[in-house]
Amino acid sequence: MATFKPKFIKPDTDDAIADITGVEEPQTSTFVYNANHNLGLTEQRERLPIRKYRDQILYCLEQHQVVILVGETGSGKSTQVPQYLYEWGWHSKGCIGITEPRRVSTVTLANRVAQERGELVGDTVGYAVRFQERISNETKIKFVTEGILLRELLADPLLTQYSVIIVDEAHERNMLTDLLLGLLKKILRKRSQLKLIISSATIDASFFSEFFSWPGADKEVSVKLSIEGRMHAVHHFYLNEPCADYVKETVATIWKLHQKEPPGDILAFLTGQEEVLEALDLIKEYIASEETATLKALPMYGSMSSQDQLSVFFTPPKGVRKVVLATNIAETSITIPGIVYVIDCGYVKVKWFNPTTCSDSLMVVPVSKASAIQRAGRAGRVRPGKVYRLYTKQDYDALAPRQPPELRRSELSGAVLQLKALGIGNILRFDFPSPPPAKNLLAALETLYALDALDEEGQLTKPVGFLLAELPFTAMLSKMLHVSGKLGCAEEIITIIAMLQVQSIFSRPVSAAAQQSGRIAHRHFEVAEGDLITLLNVYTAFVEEGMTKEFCGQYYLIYRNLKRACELREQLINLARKKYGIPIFSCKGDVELICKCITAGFFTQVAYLHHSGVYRQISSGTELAIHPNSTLYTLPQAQYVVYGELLQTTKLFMNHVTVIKKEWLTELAPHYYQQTTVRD
DNA sequence: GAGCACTGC
Repeated sequence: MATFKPKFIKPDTDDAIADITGVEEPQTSTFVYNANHNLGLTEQRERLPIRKYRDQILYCLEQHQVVILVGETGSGKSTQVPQYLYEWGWHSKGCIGITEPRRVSTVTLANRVAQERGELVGDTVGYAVRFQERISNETKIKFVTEGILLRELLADPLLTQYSVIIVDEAHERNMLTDLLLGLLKKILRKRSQLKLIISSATIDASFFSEFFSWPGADKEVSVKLSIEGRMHAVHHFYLNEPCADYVKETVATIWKLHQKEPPGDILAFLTGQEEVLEALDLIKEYIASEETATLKALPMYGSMSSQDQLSVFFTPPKGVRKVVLATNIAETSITIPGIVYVIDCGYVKVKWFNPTTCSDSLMVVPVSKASAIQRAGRAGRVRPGKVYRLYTKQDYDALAPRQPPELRRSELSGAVLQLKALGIGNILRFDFPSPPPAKNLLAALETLYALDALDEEGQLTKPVGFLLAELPFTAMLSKMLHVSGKLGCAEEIITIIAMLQVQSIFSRPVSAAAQQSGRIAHRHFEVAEGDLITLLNVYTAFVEEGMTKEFCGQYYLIYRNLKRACELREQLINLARKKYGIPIFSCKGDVELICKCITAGFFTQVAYLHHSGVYRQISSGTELAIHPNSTLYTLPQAQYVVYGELLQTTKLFMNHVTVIKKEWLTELAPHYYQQTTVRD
């Protein structure tokens, strides 16, 4: 083994020795570090970093309509600020609402705050997320997901039941965050007594304060407060020269680090499953060269089975260092305990909507500074840590502050429907925090017009437009459901929709042999009609076999995702029947009828088989290919297919493909197909 | 014969 050369330089001048002194035994707890764990809850609250800002926050909120709160992780802002407001009496004028981007954090925070107040959740402190609600007449502090608040807007456009809204984690800039912020700005101007607190990371604070200032408003409509967090220091290392292959560099860095650094687990960020497995193979070669294994390498990516994912949470035996090779899943979604060293390859895979082809591109791009900081932070959770960035300091300085917000790079028909339902007539003039490209908005308007959700004037149609705006999935799937109610197969269509909402139900095992067995097992469900009917088959088999984990193991299916699809399906059946009066019937195996419904939703996304042997988009003539993940990839080519999504990678790939008959198009979408000529 | 990060109603 070559000797370790200091390839990394530190931006700060501290001697490297300083990092090694004071190293404690590795922490093995899976909980977030809490220095005050043996104090009572009240004393704990008093000791939180945010406590000394309490009066200032309350004062600012008295003086201004919008307050921007900048606080690091662990500052206690999500749990404390709602209580400060309550204790100061803000609840007497209406609810204190807190929005969260994810369901889990919504429920967890509500429970935590209720506990701190010595109450049960559902009394003063409540929450509402999809599928679960703990709200009573006494509820004054209400934690909700962003999606729930947007739904509440439909019934109460001025949010009159609230006196204060706190938008937590606003810096994430999800599609729903941006929609909510745009709408809240409108509401604030109409309801001067409503207050807004935006809780954000440092990087976006000035952006938000500019967005929430308008002519004629109090000049200091927004106020920034910065609250430090409770993270340990993380030392940063950079490459002197850019590297050619970050997968190899990651593995080499892991190995050097393992030889030279004191105990502590390693987390390496790569962009995709393929890279993770490649790096895993490479590091295993290094490990095999040792007599006794002192390094244990584990992969972590989204489509692994739950059981395989669990293994990254185990504490390695004494004398063994754990290294986790992960995708972005470890950046925010999953916290792996014991991590002291982070390796950041500097890249990330992002989806980007292309309005010309209505496809998503999946591209590997440099991470943003915000992501790089977030990744580095994963090293400082248990004790002071180190991050090795596989790029130069100059490259780091040149990184974009953040990834463009989701709303600027996504398909927008859902967002447009939502805004139309709230009475926003001219979508192009809506005050988005970051306006999306006009082309994207126009593509959404065209899609909605084709689906008969909007009329020539761009008004929501009755009943289709209003129904599509209310249903909680994409416009095309909602249209599919609407038609299935009329054709008598809503039960099957709801199953398919539920299966499409969850993450992949087909697991991708780690080893090559298991991957092969998985593929063979999946064939069990495959049918010539295509992917959506295949999904229906998986669901039916899962239910018939008693919905067991064993069944999923045997057929390489992901239990947690299938289980969630079942939950969703139950909810959708109830929703469709009770709220929207859609008759729920089963077509009892009439597959053609189901395929017709699918066509009724996806008729704008059709490809025909050109005589040259490749598929072409019916609307534009663009060449398309069947995605290798599709059931139809290995089957003889059908003349006409509809697809659920287009993905641009090495080619323009169709996914979620269904075989259809040409005459269904004119039968189900005559308004769209009368002028379109099909060239063979 | 290609490859898919993550959420939400």
